[in-house]
Amino acid sequence: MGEVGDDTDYEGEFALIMANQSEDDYDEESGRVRDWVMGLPRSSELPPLNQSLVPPELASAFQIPPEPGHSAMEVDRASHQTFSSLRRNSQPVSNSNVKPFIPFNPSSHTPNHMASATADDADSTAGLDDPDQDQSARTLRRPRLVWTPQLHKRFVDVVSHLGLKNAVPKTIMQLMNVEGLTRENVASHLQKYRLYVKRMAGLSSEGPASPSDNSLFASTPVPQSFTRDSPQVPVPMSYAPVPGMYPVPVFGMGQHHHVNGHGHHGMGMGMGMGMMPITGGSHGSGGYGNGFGPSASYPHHVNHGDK
DNA sequence: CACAGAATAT
DNA sequence: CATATTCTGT
Repeated sequence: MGEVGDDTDYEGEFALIMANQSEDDYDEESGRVRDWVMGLPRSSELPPLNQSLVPPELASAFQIPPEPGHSAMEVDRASHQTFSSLRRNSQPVSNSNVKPFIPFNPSSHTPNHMASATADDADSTAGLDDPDQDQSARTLRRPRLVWTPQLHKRFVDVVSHLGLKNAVPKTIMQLMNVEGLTRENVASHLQKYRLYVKRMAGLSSEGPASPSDNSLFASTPVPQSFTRDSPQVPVPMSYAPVPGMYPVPVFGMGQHHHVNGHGHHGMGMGMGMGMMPITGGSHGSGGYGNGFGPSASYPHHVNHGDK
């Protein structure tokens, strides 16, 4: 809940949604970010950063105050600061502009709906313990990251930019510049991605007529260079920072699978709610309906954290 | 020790 | 199945 200090949307770029609780993570790194920033790309990749996309309804639901417009720079700085400071709730960033925002919804567990007043639970956490007291420190788990097509796209772009050889989690993570993305998230995805690439390498002709290839990977072309080696030179690439998205009320998804039915087109609610960003226009293919499978249900996303 | 990568676990 | 977490080796 909290604030959305910088939730500008990026043409609907990444939305990582995490379904669960947020967690602290100690990923702090800074370093060559500067370099990339300097060599910023043309405007091709830089969408308007200042629109607030939280629909009024959601905003009110989340108690998100109306957002002032931000400039790209502000947004950039804001996201960095926000997350940096977020880690340890102590120091506010010097800049008062940014407010710490908590990445996800509070509702983490909400395990028992009903009362289930089984005798036992009464004492443990019942009414005495303040849930929102401490404890937020380190025992919270990060919500599962959802690799939306947009995110994956960025991932692939970065990976192809570095040679396969240089494409290691940490670097990828840094270049992707998605707040909240952790090295682990990337490592895991990379593992799968490599597998996919490998698998595909064997199948040259297209052939996979399988309509079922909904896989996220299927939607994003694998750079040929992958099969062979691709020694990319140190060409710095830089991606615009990804603003944190807000926590969209994801319903049932998240931990428990069973999002919607299988074969049915499920997006009914799943994503609807979100706010898929608007913005029109820019990405021809960006969105959900496109790259993925027909009935893929898409979660949204959001994340937080910092590099 | 931090990291990458494979192996497991959820 | 998609991600996360754990385990190994460097």
